[in-house]
Amino acid sequence: MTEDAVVSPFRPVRHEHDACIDDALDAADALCAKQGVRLTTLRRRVLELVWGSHGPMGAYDILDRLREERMRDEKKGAAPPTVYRALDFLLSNGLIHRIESLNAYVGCGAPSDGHAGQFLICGDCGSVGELDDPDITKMIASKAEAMGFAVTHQTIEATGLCPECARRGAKNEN
Amino acid sequence: MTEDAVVSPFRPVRHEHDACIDDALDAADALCAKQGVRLTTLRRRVLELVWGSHGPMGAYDILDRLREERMRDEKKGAAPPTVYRALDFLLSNGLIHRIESLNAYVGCGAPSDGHAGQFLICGDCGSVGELDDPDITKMIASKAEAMGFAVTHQTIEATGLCPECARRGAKNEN
DNA sequence: ATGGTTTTGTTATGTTATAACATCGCAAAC
DNA sequence: GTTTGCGATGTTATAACATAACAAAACCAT
Repeated sequence: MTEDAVVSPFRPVRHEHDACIDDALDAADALCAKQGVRLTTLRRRVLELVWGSHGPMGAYDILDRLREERMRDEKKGAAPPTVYRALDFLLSNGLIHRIESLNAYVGCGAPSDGHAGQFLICGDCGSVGELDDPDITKMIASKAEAMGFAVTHQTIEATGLCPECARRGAKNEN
Repeated sequence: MTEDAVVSPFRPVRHEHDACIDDALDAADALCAKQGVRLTTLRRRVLELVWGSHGPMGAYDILDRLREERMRDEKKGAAPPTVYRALDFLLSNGLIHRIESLNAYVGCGAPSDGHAGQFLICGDCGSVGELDDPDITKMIASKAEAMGFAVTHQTIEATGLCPECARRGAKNEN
């Protein structure tokens, strides 16, 4: 009821978003348990906020949300390090990705395998799809290797038009 | 004679750096003339500074250099917008690239064709190599297209170890 | 309960980037 | 040759993103 007027999407297939968040959080719980790290209340809440957003979420967006909540509970607000620490934790455990070209964060659709993400970012609606194609990863690694360069991490972000926005755009050109 | 104590490299092949800068500036002059845009003194100087650096250069690094120069000339300093505007011009004319994962800028080794760069960033020495491999570009575009996504710009940045640093690292492990 | 470790809070500050408006300088139109 | 228009630059202020450093609290292993 807060700000869902425009249903964004392009998370690959449309889905029940609430259920999707629950699944992601359950997966995160399990993964952290397995890794022996602590998905604390704060960290879990930040992860939930990131998943709950329709698009990539900036650190200060998250901060604002936390502040709102705490104010409602008559507690003191939060400060940037609180958010950045939670984000660092989630990043280093593969539960979220950082989108460099947006300075923003998205939930990782397939945690557990220690992959970097490959993102398709719609310039129109801001939604993000995750690709994670091993062919791309391999091709880049091997082309780099041919130059004597040993890749440890890849940042792959493509900007463009998502299917929905392309459709909408085409319609408006009659 | 200014600060070349450590010769960085991994710009693909080692080269006479000064001559390389001159070439880049000449190419930039020509390209701007052809495009009917103005490579003003300021813009040209910023481009020169970017090329003159051994690695990617941050906007505020450039700003500091400009300030030094102007102070030496007993003029007033410069402010951020001065640099960012020059960078915007150079970016939109394909004369430099922005490296998202570093918030920094490098000279474009092959302007004129309107490509995005593909970068190999050494985590050890900070040097950057440009790849620009059309196979990679095409593969990403086609994989995205298969999902109904129309790519307009790609950001491809790989972090790792450059040939020189790998050699040096191996040597230190005896 | 105690002591060590991890997490979170808190304050301050660093770094990167842009908005908004003023001024300058050149070149086309008169 | 002045006026006028426009692109470039100057200037001030502030927005947006991120981290350092130290204090307090929560956790949990013994």
